Amino acid sequence: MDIPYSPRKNALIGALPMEEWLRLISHLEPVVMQLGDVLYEPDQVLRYAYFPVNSIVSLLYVMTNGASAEIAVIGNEGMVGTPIILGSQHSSCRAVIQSAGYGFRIKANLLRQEFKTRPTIASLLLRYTQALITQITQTAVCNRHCVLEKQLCRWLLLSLDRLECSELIMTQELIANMLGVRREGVTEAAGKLQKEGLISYSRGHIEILDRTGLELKSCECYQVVRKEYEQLFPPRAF
Amino acid sequence: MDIPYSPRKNALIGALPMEEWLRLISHLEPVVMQLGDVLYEPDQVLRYAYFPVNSIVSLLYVMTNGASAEIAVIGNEGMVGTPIILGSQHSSCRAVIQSAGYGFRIKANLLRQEFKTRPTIASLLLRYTQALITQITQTAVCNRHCVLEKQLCRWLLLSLDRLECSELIMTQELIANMLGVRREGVTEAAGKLQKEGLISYSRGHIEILDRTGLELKSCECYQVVRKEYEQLFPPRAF
DNA sequence: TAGCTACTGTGCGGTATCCCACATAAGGTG
DNA sequence: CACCTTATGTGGGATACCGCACAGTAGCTA
Repeated sequence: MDIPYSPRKNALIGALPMEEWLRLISHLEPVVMQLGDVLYEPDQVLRYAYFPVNSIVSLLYVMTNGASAEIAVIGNEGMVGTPIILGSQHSSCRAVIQSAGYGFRIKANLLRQEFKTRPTIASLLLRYTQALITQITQTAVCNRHCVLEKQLCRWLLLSLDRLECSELIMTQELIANMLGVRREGVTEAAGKLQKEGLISYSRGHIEILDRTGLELKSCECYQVVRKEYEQLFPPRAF
Repeated sequence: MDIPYSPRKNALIGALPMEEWLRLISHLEPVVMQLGDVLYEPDQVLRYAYFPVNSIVSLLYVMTNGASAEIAVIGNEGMVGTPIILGSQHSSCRAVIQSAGYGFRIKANLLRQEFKTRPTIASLLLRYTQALITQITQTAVCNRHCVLEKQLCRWLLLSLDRLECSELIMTQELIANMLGVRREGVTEAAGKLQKEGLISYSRGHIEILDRTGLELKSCECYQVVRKEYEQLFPPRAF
């Protein structure tokens, strides 16, 4: 199968020096990522790591009573499957496609092999892991202290950063699942944002109209995460 | 300075094969860890990694408005300073001594060196990092969905697991800072637990009377974290 | 075009937590 | 022992979010 994107559109893969990239390319397999597809279930052995190029993956923790909360969101800046390089067989989260698109995957044992033998790759993936930890940390803080409306702004911005366009295909119900709140709460918060002209939505389509306005309305948690990812790929190299 | 504990009382160091341990020992420097001491401030270069033996360190995120939330707690099962091995110069959290005691530290660049050249050490520290990620993840989930009383149980249990005794030196005010809630909320929740005979406290001393009862009252988040750390050190080896 | 389904809007009572203002008490210090 | 600081207890009003019930509506499908 061919997909109309190069793996190098994923920032991690794109950040590799030519030599490493040429090694890796034969291991990468294109995948279509469809809305709602589940890449990982908790306690299931991880067979692949995924590199989204224009899709978004959510790490979603589901409690025994069914309540859920998004822990992190991963797009073309990252990789799904950090437990593989950290030496774990499984993820404690479900990994689910939040926005459809394309990506590439690599077999877990091949990735492990590359990680062990290629310091450049290892170093890059570890720095990415640190950025992911920062995102999870910020999720914890935000869950504790930020009101829903601000959290929604943060969530929209994080998602937007991982897409090319300004439209999200996403119902309020699904956003509520991600944020771990009621659907009605999202309706109310989104209604406010719409009244203020920041977004416009209808039946599963959300259009961001005023990105700067959203950033102003968002809690500080968004900027913290964003900065961490920015310094992941320093302007100097490659 | 001598301290009355061996570094091997720290589970990570204790899990090293003899050869690695002998290499590492000369790099380890004993430290007294006093209540309230700050090991790291955000955005400050990390000079050391710390291995507590009978002390507890909290990773505390502080927002610009002063609100705070504990992200993870680290005791003799772990290491403070994972960003060092992940290739970051700083931590986004403050690391503060939550319970006084002893520990050992190693210079950041020496740790980096060991991490790069000794696969056994690298593998162990990476597995630990995964367990820490699980703890942070669970903090995020718990902050979202669990009521204060259950969170308090979880917090007490996590702290207790990292100490030898059943007494915590800790005011309700400090616990409130950790959990990111009001002091009065902690007073109320702790009062309930005391009425039920699970704990007994007075002016900064908390005694756990019924550990099993606390586990039953706690949310599932505690068990998830605990299991992750248990499987970090598989019974087979050493 | 009719009908159905999925998505969104709204209202109401309940609860956990917050914010603020004190009251009480324990234990160290002079 | 008296005092003072620090820790804990309590109450009242405000707020954010929940849970539930149901109404309205957009867009697909037959």
